[in-house]
Amino acid sequence: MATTTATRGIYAKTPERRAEILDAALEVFADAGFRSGSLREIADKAGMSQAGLLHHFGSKKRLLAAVLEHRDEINMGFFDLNSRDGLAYMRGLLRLVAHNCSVPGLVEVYCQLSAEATSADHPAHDYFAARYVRIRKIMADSLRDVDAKGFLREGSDPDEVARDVLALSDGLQVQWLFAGKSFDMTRVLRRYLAEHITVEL
Amino acid sequence: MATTTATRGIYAKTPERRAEILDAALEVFADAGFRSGSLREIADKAGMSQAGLLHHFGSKKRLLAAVLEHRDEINMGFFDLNSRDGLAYMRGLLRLVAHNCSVPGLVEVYCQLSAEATSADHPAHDYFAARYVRIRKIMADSLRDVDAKGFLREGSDPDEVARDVLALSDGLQVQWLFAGKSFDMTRVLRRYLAEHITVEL
DNA sequence: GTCTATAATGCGATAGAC
DNA sequence: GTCTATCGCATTATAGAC
Repeated sequence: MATTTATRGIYAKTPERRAEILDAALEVFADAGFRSGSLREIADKAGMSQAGLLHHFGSKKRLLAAVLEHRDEINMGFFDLNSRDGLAYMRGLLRLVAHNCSVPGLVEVYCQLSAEATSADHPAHDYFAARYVRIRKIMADSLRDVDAKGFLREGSDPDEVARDVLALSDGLQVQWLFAGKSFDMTRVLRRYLAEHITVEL
Repeated sequence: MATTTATRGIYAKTPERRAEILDAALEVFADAGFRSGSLREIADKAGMSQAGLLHHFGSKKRLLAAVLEHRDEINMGFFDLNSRDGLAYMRGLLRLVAHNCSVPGLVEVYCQLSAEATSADHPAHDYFAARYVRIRKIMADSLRDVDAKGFLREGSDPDEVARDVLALSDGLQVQWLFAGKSFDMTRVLRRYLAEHITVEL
C-alpha cells in the first residue's frame, strides 16, 4: 500500500480519513444495522466514493470489525484499568452509562448490532459472544471484591447480580430508545445496584 | 405446480396457506431480521414462488404486520384476560417466558425486530413503541394489585419494578441467545420477582 | 391461486485511469 | 488516494398467462 513518504508529499491523511469513515459507519450502522446499512451511504457521509472507502478497509466485514474495535478502545477510557477495586469499577460503569445518554446514536449501534449478531452466521457473532462472557466475568469479579470488603448485601450472588446488571442495562437501552430518551438510565441502574451494594455509589 | 385436486374443487386453502407463510416468515425474520430477510427465502420455505406469496399479503410490510399480530394473539393465551389479579398476571408472565425457552427462533425474532425497529422510520417502530407502553402499564397495574393485597415489598415502586422486569426480560434474552440457551431465564426472573413480591410465584 | 417473466432498484466488490 | 465504470448478483414489486 505505498502509503506516506518520501516522494509523495507530506499529507499522510490516511489516519484522518479512516477516522472519518469510522464515524460515518457508526452513524449508518446505528440507523440500519450492519446488514442493511450500505457502504454507499457510509461513503456519502464521509464525503467520498464507495470504491474510495473500500480502499481503506478492504471489505464491509473488516470495516465492521474496525468500528467495534475502535469503540472498545474508547469505552475503556471510562474504567481505571490498573485498578482491581470493585467499587471503582461500578462507578466506572455508571460513568459510562451516563455518557451513553449523551450519544444515543452509539446506544443504537450496540443495541442494533448485538441483536442482529445473535444469528450464528453474523460476522460479529463471535465478537459479541466473547464480549458478554468477558464483561460478565469482570463484573462478577468486581462484585466479589465488593463482597470481600463487606459491602455486598447478604445473600446476593456476584455471578447472578452481574448477569442481571448486564441484562438490565441492555433492556433499559431498548426502552430508552423507544421512549424518546425520556428517562434517566443512570438513576434506574444506581437504584438497582443499591439493592445489592450497601455503600453509596 | 398445478396443485392437487381434480378439476379444482372446493378448496379454499387460503387460510392454511397464509398460516404456512406466517410460520416461514417468522423463521426467516428470526435468522436475518426484517430488513435483510427476503421474500424469496420465505416463499421457498413455504413451498411457493415469491410472487405467489405476495398475492396473499400484498407487500413485505404488510406481511410483517401480520406476523406480529399473529404472535400477539398466541401470546395472549398465556394470560387470563378476564382476570385483573396481579399475581395471576405475574404467573402468566413466567409461563410465557418458560414457553419461550422452547422456541429460541421466536425469541430471536422479537430480539432482532425490536432492535431494528428502534430506528424511527422502521415499519414496526410504532408497533413496538406502543407495545412497550402497553406492557409496562399492564405490569404496573398488576403490581399495584399485588400491593393492594399486601404482597408487594415495602418501598418497591410498581412503575419502577415494571420497567425493570421488562428490561431484565429483554436483556436476558440477548445473553441467553449468545450463551447457547445455557441458563434458565425463568429461574432468574422468578428470583428477581421474589425480591419485590413477598409471596411464592 | 399460483406461476413465469420482468421491471426497477440497490448491493458489495473489482479494474483501471489519474 | 480517489475516482468512474462496471460486473454479477439480490432485492421488492408488478403484469399477465394459465
